[in-house]
Amino acid sequence: MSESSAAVRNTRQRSAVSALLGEMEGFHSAQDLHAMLRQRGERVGLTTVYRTLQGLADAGEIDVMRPPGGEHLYRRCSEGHHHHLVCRVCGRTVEVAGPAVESWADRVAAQHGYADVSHTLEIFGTCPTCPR
Amino acid sequence: MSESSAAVRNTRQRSAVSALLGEMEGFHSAQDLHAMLRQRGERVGLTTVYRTLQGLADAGEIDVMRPPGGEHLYRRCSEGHHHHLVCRVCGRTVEVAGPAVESWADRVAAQHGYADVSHTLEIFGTCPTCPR
DNA sequence: TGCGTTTTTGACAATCATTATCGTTGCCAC
DNA sequence: GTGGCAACGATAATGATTGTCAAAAACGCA
Ligand SMILES: [Zn+2]
Ligand SMILES: [Zn+2]
Ligand SMILES: [Zn+2]
Ligand SMILES: [Zn+2]
Repeated sequence: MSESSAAVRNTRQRSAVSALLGEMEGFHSAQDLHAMLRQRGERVGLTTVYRTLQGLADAGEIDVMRPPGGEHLYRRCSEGHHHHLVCRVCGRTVEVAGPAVESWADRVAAQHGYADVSHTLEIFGTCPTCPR
Repeated sequence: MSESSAAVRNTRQRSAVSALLGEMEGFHSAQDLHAMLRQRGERVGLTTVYRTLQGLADAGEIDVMRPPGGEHLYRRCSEGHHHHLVCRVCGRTVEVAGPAVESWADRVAAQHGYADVSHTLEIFGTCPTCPR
C-alpha cells in the first residue's frame, strides 16, 4: 500500500516560477522573483513562490545559495554536482566542478570516522567586469 | 594622527563571553551562550553577547558557522585558515586543513578572471559516536 | 462535460533570530 | 579625580521565512 500518487499537479503559478527561473541569469531571492512576476502581470502569491522554490530545490532542479547576511538565493543550474564562483559585487556566477575537492572531502571525513558525508563550498571574488 | 587607540575597552561582559568560549567544546549559538552566562550568575545582556561575538568574529578570534535553517554558531578555534568537519547530529567538530583545496579555489577563480578571492567550505557527516 | 477528491493557493498572522534605539553605566587616559 | 566616549542593555523594530485554513483549481473518472 502506501505510495499511490506522486500527486504533483501542474499549476499556472508553478509554471510561471519555473519559466522565470529559466530566463534569469544569476541568483535571485524569492522576494525578487515574486516582484518580477507581479510586474509581468502574473498573479502569484509570495507564499506560493517560497513553496515552489523550496520544492524545486528539494527536487534538485535548482540550486540554493545562502550568502552571509542575506536572503536565500535561487538559480536554475546545470545538472550534476558542482559549486559556484560568485562575484560579490554583481552576482555573476560561474559553475565550477572540482572532482579533486569532492574526493578530498570524502576522504577527510572518512579518516575521522564520519559517515553519510556531504559538503558546501562557495567561492567569492570580484569578476572581470566589476573593476575596482 | 589617526590611529591612536584601538579603543577596545576591557569590560566584565566581554571577559565573560570570551572566557565561556574558551571552555566550550563545540559550536554554540548566541542565545545558548547567553543562557549559559545567566545560569552562571553572570549578568550580561543578550544584545551584548551578540555584539561581542560579532566583534570577536570580525577580529578573526572566533569562527562562525551558518547551518542550514538555524542560527549562527560560534566557536573559538585554532589560528590559521581551516575548515570544519561537523557531525550533523551532535555537532562534534573537527578542524581540517586542505592546502590543495585552497590553491584549487584560487586557481579556478583566477582562471575566470575573478580577483580578491575568498571561499567557504563545510563538511557534514555523522560522527563515530553517533551511530545510526 | 460534470463530479468528487485531493492538492494547491494565497491573504494574513505568527515566528524568531538579529539589529536598531537611546538613555544609562563605567572604563580609562590625562 | 573627572570628563569624554565606548560599552551596555532593556526594549522595540526589522524582516525573511513559515504556519494557517478557507477558497480555488487540477485531474481521474464517469
Ligand atoms: Zn561582478
Ligand atoms: Zn562538491
Ligand atoms: Zn555526533
Ligand atoms: Zn579554505
